[in-house]
Amino acid sequence: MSSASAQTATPTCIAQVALDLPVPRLFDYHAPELTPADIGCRVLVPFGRKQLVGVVMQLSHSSAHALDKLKPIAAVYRDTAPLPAELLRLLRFCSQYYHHPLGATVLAALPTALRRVQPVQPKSVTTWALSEAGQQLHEDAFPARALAQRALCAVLRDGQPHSAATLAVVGSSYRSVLRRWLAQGWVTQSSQPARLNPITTAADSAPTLTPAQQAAVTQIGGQFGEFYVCLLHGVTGSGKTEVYLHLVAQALQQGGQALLLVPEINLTPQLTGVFQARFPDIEIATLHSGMAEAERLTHWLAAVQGRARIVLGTRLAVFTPLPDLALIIVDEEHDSSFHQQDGLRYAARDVAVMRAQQRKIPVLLGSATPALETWHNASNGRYALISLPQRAIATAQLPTIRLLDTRSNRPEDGLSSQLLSAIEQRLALGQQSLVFINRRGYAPTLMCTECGWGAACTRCSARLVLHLRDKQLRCHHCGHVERIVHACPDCGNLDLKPGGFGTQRLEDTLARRFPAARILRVDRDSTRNKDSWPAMQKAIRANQADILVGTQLLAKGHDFPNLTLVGVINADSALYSPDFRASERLFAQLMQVGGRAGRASVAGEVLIQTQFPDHHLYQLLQRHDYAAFAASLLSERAASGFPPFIHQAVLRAEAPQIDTALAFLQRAKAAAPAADQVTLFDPTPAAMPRKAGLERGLLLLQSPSRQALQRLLSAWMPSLTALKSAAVRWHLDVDPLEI
DNA sequence: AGCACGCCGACT
DNA sequence: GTCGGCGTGCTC
Repeated sequence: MSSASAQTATPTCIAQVALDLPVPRLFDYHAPELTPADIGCRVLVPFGRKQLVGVVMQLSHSSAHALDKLKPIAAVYRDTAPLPAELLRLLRFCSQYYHHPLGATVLAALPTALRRVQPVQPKSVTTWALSEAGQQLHEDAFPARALAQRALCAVLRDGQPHSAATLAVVGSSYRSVLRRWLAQGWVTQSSQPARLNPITTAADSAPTLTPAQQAAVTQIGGQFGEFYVCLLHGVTGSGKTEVYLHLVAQALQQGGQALLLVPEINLTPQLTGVFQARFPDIEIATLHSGMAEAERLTHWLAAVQGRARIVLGTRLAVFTPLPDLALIIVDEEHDSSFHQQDGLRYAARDVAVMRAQQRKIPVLLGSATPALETWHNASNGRYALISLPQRAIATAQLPTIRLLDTRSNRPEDGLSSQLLSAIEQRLALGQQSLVFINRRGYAPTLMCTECGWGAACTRCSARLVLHLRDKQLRCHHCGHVERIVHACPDCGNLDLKPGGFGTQRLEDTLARRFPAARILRVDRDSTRNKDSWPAMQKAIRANQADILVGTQLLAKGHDFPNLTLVGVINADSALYSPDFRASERLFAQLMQVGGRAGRASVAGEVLIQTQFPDHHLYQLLQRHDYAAFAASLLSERAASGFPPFIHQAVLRAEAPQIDTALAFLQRAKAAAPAADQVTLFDPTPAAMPRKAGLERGLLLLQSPSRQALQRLLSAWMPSLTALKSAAVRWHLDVDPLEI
């Protein structure tokens, strides 16, 4: 009787909870104790036979389920503030746009520590200060022999809280003294959030801006409080970072927080150092997937609580709740690392723009080689465009680019005579050279000279890469490793030869050619160890290397003042790629790696080995003419109906047999609702048809209208979920980077 | 995602 | 006659 009357007396309160499950709906729970202020709270709920952490998305008085079937929530977490409505709105949008379940989207935006039933504790520092009683003490009041007590008293007398780090100078016995003083009520102990990033360099004052930089700062700075997307197109070395620093300073002055997104984990420490030196009193939160759980939580909380005024991180940082967010900057906005390739497949740059629009703040996209989509948006006036056409240091010139025709001058062991003599010159001058090749390992393949057999991965449609150092053949796609074979398995021939060049082989060639030179190889293999890449960067800056051999790792964002020569090997392969974005990426990559040469007062030189020196890509690269290259790509794309003139989505499916995957895609296509503006192509095998033992197919959808495409996808998803597909794993990729 | 329920082959 | 295969469906 009491329960029946209670139900009519108090309006039922039902929480709609987001859970990390692959189902596109929320789950209802009784939650009488919750109020609208609790929306965005983490809760613990019973689910099946276990308990899960979820997020309250909405409160309601009714449910589509029978009320007596609903369970009550088990607990409400009050250790953090609820996620703000604004962030929940952004996550709802992402879930809809990328067609990823809402619960999985929301939970993925939380640091892992907060997805645990028992949350990990954030890092804190314990400090001690003299209590009121303690203030009365004087070191001379202690016996002359009580050295530790006298010293401790002297340190603490300033009345400030001190951490173990500063008290330890007293000697190892400070702990026992503190314990006694604590018991006597002379000191108080408290726990403070740890400082996020140490100040490693001396405070740095803002340099005078060039007129172009000043114009950029003035124009963007006038847009605070408005939604405004601006592409900052600046050649390498043009001082984009300085523009960021000035705008961040303005955001801070106005009481705002600034969010700075960078493509790679490797770039965060360096940039954090730059920002910390400029803003020594400001706490900077850094966020990336390489951080330990507790550390990441500490930084996230500092950002959420508004204690950290600057947040610097990789793509995942775009989802950090920031109460005073006033400015977003996406550095190297064209970089493909901003695209998440599993789970919620989002593009952080696009989410950043969406977030800026929701919050009505400016977002700045910076690049020397913008993504064609961005360039298109800037050309047609949707985004503002600001250019920094010159290098910031007046004496620094853009590097000279020379194209070395490998047809007339055949390279020996991968390196042409011109490149070798250019390296020799730098060695004589005590300057550094960089040989850039986008292939790690010794050689990309091991081949039979007799029958043409090549070592291939059994699980992928890919060649095995020869790693001579480790006496292994490795698949760079699935991680499969095998021993080097010494006879051809097809014809028994014992004469197997490496084909092509990788970083290790060039390193060997260079070592033979320049025995006295200090050669440093920088690739994923040589930097596998956690601290080795920072150590190598230090060594390079300290001039402890003469020749660098490396992959993309070396191309991104690093400034090596003594580096004056860049040699590029094997760039051509991108020219015959079936991927329509390959040439866009190649141009960006070459601009970027070329930008490493001659940044200080010494002019730099870039030598590119190619079979096609007349190709318009190289010709425009030689003139540093991104705008002309982008214009030519855009007209090609417009003529052939490719992005950004059309919007795409790809349904990808994988199964042990390609036929299973293709049959699934065929059924998926048949289940698609009719839509006049959307084209569905026939299912095809993927560019790499086999990977890690699974065969992959895809179904491409295109539409001139983003809206029409989205409408179709939304209508289509439920029927896709309904297709029973035992052996098939599938997912949808909206705005795919590769097809 | 997990987990249970459910209907068909090789085993104590 | 059962143990267990994974297809199907549900979890508030």
